[in-house]
Amino acid sequence: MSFYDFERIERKWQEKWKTKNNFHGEDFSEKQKYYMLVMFPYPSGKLHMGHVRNYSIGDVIARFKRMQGYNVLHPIGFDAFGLPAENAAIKHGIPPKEWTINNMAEMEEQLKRLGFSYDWDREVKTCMPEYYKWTQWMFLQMYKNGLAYKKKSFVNWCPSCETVLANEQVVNGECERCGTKVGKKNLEQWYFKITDYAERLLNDIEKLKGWPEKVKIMQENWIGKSTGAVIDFAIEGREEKIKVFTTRPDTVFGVTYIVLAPEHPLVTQISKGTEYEQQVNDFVYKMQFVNEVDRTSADLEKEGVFTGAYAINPANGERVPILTANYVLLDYGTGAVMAVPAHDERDFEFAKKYNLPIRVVINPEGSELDPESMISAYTDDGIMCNSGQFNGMNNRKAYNKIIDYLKEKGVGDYKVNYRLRDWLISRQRYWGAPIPIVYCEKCGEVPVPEEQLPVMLPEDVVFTGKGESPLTTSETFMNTTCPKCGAKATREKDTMDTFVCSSWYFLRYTDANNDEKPFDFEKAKYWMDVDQYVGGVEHAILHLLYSRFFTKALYDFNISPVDEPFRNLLTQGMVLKDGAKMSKSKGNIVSPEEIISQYGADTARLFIMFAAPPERDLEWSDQGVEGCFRFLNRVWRLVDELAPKCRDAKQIDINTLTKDDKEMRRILHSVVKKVTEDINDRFNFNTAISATMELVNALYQYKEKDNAKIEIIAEALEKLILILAPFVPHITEELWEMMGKTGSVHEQMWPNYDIEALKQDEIEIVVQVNGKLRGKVLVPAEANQDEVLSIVKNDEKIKQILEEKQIIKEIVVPGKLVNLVVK
RNA sequence: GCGGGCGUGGCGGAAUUGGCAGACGCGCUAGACUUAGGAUCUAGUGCCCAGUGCGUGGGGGUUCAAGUCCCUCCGCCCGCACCA
Repeated sequence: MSFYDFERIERKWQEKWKTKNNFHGEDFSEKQKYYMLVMFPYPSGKLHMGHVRNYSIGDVIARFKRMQGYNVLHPIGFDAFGLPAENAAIKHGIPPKEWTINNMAEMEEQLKRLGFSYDWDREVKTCMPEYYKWTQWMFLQMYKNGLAYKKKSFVNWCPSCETVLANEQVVNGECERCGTKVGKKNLEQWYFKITDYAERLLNDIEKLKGWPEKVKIMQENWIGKSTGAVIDFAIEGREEKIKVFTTRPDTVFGVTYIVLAPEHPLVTQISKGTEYEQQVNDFVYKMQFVNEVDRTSADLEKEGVFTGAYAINPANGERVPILTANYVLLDYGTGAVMAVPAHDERDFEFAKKYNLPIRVVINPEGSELDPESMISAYTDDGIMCNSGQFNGMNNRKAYNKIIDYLKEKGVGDYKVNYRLRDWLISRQRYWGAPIPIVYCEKCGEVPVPEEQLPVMLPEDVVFTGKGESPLTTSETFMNTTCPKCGAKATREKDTMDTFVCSSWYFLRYTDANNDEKPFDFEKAKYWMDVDQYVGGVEHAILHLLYSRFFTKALYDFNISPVDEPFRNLLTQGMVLKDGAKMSKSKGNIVSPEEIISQYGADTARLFIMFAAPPERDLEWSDQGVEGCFRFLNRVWRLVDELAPKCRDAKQIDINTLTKDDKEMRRILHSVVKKVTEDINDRFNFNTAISATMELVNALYQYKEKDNAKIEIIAEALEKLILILAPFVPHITEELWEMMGKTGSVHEQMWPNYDIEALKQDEIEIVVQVNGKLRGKVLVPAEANQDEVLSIVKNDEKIKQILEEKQIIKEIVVPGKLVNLVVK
């Protein structure tokens, strides 16, 4: 008798896997490819349970597909640039590179101890020059194709850290690092023109059949397409016009005022010299200090002031006042709104507050609205009025006619607007890929030629956490010569957003060690697209949308062979403890290392796959882990006891099987069937594991029977080990060896099930009377409906129930149920 | 406010196409083995007033049959939120 020494076993097999590298994805193999991708981690120092869950799911799928005969690509790497490394430098004086490299080494160690079957030869680390050289190359392709540009704009600014922040680093209007309220600053920054792809990114969501509905809807909302018109309003006494975007051009005759965003450049111009100049300036000044969260919140009290200027409504020539108000945003549409209080809730609320006129231009069919008594805007359809030649028309019909009319007059046009903004990729940070641009005294902005890449990150920088990008402290970096003319030049001081690095890493995996190109087109063509992507839902917008954009852009440049990167997406749920997300502040963290040392990686993996289906949140349970450990011990003892006898088991002779033998085989083969389907069709790993537990329970029963046959046991143990292999890769290798088998269990074919073995001689039929369960009968498997009914009616118990009752209806569900409706 | 998801024993969860509600695991109860057990094995375990009873958040409906379909209400979670 031996005991389940998980520590020895896991070490032993991890050693063997390391030397053999049997998890290699083979380029251009004849076998069908399967690209199994998990979201690569940020090297924060240690893996957390969320990682373990993510990667366990990925590994089970990868191992399962391998056993099914696929040529599997299952890579891993690190999203290694980012702010925490710089914080460590500021706080502890450790260079970001050193900090990151140490963390990556530690996390690699952890990944290996969990037994994940990665193709380590393809490991990618985005902070290494071998990688970021190509990130810079990507930037140049974007630049060459007009998709990278510089513009001055209002960006998030943390006054305490003195740096620009990405939207994702602004949490509830506060800087995630220091908690300071984030303001706005007008800065010149680099952008990628993702808005050029808005329509395709939206339309192609349709292609993403294997994505969760939720993620698709989130992307749709993020892109935020709306159709309508732009209409030009002339300003009285000025040359400039105010362009407004509206989704309701049909209400243009109802405009009673115009509103500009406080940041709109025209605001100060048109109020200049009027008696309202001071109040406008005060208002604009005040608005600068309202953070974006409050500013865009629907509960914000609407405020505004008159600018002193008037606009002319091009539809009816009417003179309407121009106001500026906090409810209009500069960066949506044109930053100006035509206000129709009668038919827009926000305009209505504002007009009521400031006593602005309300004019009805659409009446509900069969009634007339009275502006005086209205308590809310009328936003539904109806019949046009007060609208000149459009009166009497249905507003839907008038919609296009009005745009056509304005277009003819040269004061309007059809317009599609998106909420999606261009992607700000500049970061005033050190630990990122430098933007490969040089500023020459003579030539101006010059891209670094491809053959001069990478633009290396310098190491002689000073980290203060204050001021500009730390890169400016490196003179060797900043001072350079112009690649065009050789004159004195300085380098771009900003680095790229780390989301740029992660927007193409899945392509790099297909050819990770290429030092001539980011990746070979043919290799990418062989492997792409990703068959299954697994990761947290927190990336639903940013990473997944950026990656889709990158893939489409690269496709257009003939660099990527596909225009959508991820065929199927699985968003795994969070790992919770005591009903809450694990966090330091709550003190409810369970560390993977603790679990591995106490129970082993196999138990950790098994529990995490068993406790909940993958998309759902998972409640951590120490007792649940204990239960999985017990199960593995149960399997161990079973094989330990029986494997020696199985070695000389003979072939199963179908003709000599007893009822018990047949039942054992029926359970075995139905479990193999269920596990196969649960993994393959539904990713229901939890039910796959519970079926395997049932098989083990059945084997414990069967082996105690006097007439138990060792060949039946041998067949069952062999298949049991095989179906467990993707979940618990170490113990199954050991058990496979104990069974006297040669070769790795992970190189075996996934077991088949025998349809013959699933067949039963007798089937249990549920008997209902008036829909209520009243008994069960055994019927021969081949019995027809009449035979089943007669067996049912002759059953003693049923007979009693049916006494003095009249059967009105008989329902027979073959192989399952009989329902007798009686009176 | 809008959009999405969820609600099943003491707990995590199962029920795939409308067909035995509660698989499997945890916990609990009893027994066996034992110097001992927090190891292992065996049996039991939705609820109750214990029967032709009740039961999948509440109420209503469709159906021979509803956790599953329809209507309605309630609660929780997530995303978006003055987007003109």
